[in-house]
Amino acid sequence: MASTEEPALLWTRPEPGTRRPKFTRDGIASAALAIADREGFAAVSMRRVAAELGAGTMTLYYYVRTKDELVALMDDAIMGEVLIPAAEFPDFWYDALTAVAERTWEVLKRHPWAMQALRGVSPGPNAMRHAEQSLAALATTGLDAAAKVTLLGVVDDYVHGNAFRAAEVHAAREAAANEEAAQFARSQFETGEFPHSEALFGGRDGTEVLPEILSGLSERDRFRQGLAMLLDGAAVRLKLALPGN
Amino acid sequence: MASTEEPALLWTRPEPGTRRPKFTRDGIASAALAIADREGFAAVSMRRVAAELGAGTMTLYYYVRTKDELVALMDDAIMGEVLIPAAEFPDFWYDALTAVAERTWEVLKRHPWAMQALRGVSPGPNAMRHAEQSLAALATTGLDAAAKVTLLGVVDDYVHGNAFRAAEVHAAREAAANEEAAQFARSQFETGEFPHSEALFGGRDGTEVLPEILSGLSERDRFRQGLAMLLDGAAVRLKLALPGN
DNA sequence: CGTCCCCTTCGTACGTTGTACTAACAAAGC
DNA sequence: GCTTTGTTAGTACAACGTACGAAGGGGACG
Repeated sequence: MASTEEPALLWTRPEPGTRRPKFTRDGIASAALAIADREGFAAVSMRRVAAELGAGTMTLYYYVRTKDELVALMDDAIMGEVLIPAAEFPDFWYDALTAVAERTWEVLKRHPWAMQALRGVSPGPNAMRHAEQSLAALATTGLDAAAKVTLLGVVDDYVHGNAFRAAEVHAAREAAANEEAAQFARSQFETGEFPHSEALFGGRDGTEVLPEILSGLSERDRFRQGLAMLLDGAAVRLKLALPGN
Repeated sequence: MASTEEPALLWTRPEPGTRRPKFTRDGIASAALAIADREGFAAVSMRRVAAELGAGTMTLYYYVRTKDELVALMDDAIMGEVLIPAAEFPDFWYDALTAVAERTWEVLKRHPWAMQALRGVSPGPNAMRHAEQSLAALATTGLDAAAKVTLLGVVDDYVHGNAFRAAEVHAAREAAANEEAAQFARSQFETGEFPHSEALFGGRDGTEVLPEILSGLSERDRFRQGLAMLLDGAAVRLKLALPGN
């Protein structure tokens, strides 16, 4: 009946090619990636990507069903960057988990737009490999399945949240009409509703005060600190060994 | 020179109204909110919101400069939901921070689209009140400014990350052609590249296996567990008292 | 009450987006 | 050579955000 229908899922649908096509999914993905890195995710349109490749717009639809699939391709390319070479993979769970988390963080940092692109795409091969590496990190802990999934989820939450908020702050900082934002903040402070904020900022703009307060602690250091807190707490609750002993 | 120019920032620009207009920013925001809750954030277009209000599309532009400002209005309405009534605000830092985090989590759960809408909007009055409450939670800890900001940042990262990933999973689950996704996963497992994943899932689809593995632990419970891990670890590193003693 | 001003409303139109449909091209098999 | 069909791409349409400017109508004043 419906047995001759093509699969709806990108990953199960083979890349076309009995007669060598001019392009490949990889090529299309990296063209899109280049545009996103250079001009932001919003600049990635089917027309723009096609133009980058010197192709007609509709040509892309031969390799990909919808734009969402193009985005899925981009995401999986990014997940590829996250993978850790087997040789560098640490043995001890704490180090392995930290390595995976830091690598993920670095990639999300390098492609800030990935956070919005990652929304709701079905996991591709590289995403699966990443999940596999995460599980591998916990292989020797003796945790049961539920604990493993929970722990990995918590760490992933933190990593993604950090990258997400950092991208947000970054976007806000460059979009902000800072003078007016500062003025607004001051006017709000005058209502007396914000004693703690006022004490912290002293009536000056957050985007200039925050870096001062956190001086000496890079974004990366703060990420690491939070991750360490999280893993410490997790180790206690799950009765896992910490590197210290 | 430029002294008569209107402020560019939404919050410093008073809502129009020498002669009572037909609508208000609040009314517009809640119409938009209703649409987003009912039909998803993508359904919120200027035309759609105007239609919901029985107004012409361009009428909205009298109350708001761009669609981004409409979104900012929606976000601030949501931040309003996050605020904790003064009477319910706990004294002890651990309880206060937990209360703020859980309330934030609940709201983000109630409006999953908020995670994508929150992208890069400048903080409004309610966002400032939320920040004030967060700082108030740490008022009695004796931490210095840098430690406070770091701790709040880490907690916010985790809360947002959890909500973000939950929304992502939720979106993926209902968008997924599950049968095909499962088949793809199986075919990947057959490469032998995924021993740990295979052991965990046993060749079945993740969306059906994961709930089983985590049975007995609701999403909320897992969120709480992760938050507790984080706060435990933070307390140790920052030498803060924990509720247990 | 009439009149005029300007606050408020909104119709039209433009450029951009994703993509359905369909025609044109070109390489492989006979 | 022709035919088949895999591959490329032009045209067209609906939906989007929003600039522009004309229309409507409520308030103050005569």
